[in-house]
Amino acid sequence: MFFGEHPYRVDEKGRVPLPPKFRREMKEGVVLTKGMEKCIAVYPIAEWKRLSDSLAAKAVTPANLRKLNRAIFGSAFSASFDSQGRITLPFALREYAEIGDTAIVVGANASVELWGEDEWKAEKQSAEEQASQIIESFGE
Amino acid sequence: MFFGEHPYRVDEKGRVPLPPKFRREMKEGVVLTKGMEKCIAVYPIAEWKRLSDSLAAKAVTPANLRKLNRAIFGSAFSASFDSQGRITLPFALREYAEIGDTAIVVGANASVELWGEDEWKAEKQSAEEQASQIIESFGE
DNA sequence: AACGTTGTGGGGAAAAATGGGGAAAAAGGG
DNA sequence: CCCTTTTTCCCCATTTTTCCCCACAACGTT
Repeated sequence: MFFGEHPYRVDEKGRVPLPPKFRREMKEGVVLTKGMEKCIAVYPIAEWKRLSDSLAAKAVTPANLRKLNRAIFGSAFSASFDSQGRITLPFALREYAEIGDTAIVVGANASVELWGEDEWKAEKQSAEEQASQIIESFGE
Repeated sequence: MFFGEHPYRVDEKGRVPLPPKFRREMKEGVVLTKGMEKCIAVYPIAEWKRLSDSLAAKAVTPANLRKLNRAIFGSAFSASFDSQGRITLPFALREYAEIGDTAIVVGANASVELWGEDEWKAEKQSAEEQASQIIESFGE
């Protein structure tokens, strides 16, 4: 379970620390991939396997499956922690998510997301608006 | 089950004690998050899991669920007690609830709320007014 | 009055954030 | 194929923050 919103500096070499509590659930390494929104998605390998398996199971034709595999694995990178608890972000992903010298590490239950400062501000607001709508409709 | 209204000092390091009776129901730690009103909500982890699961079940689309997870888990923090029975409040939450050097710990059945002094005064008054209106309307 | 429990404050040790240096590996050009 | 240049990775050092523990004061109880 990943919680909270943690700002970190990205150094010149593209390294970002993750919160110590996160590291403990990611000892066997992580997989980085493009998030659905404009962010980097970080999965513990166990979770990643679960995810990619369930996707593969849904492919109906072999050609379909190959395409899917390319899309999923093509933009995925494995990463591990250095002795300071940092991971290095591949340049392609960093560019995609528009992460400058500050990254916001956001816990999202089973996975973690990395956001650029500005993008996160916008996303946060819209997420909260939507959440309160759902919560208020809860009584129905 | 949490009852009562307990004022406590917040020290320079942002630590707040909870009443001993509350601690006993929160031994496995708590989750802090923004309350619906201007306060911090405190849940025992078991209660938190119940809540977040039931919310996730409400999401209709995957995109919807991702946003919801961001809103719910992104603004949540886990915390545990030090040997004096205190928890440390994350700065972001403390700022949101406008809690200065005094926090009012309020029992709210399955969860606990932390209020700033001024905000609580206002909330309490309006709650009591509404309550008496509701009670009086019972007789009709 | 003495004791136990709880609120409050602070000091010190350990962990974490950040930045940089240098060796090994990879890439590129002759 | 070898040499040079660049990149990547690992390790070290410093500063800051966090967390844990200790001490004391206030209070209620026996």
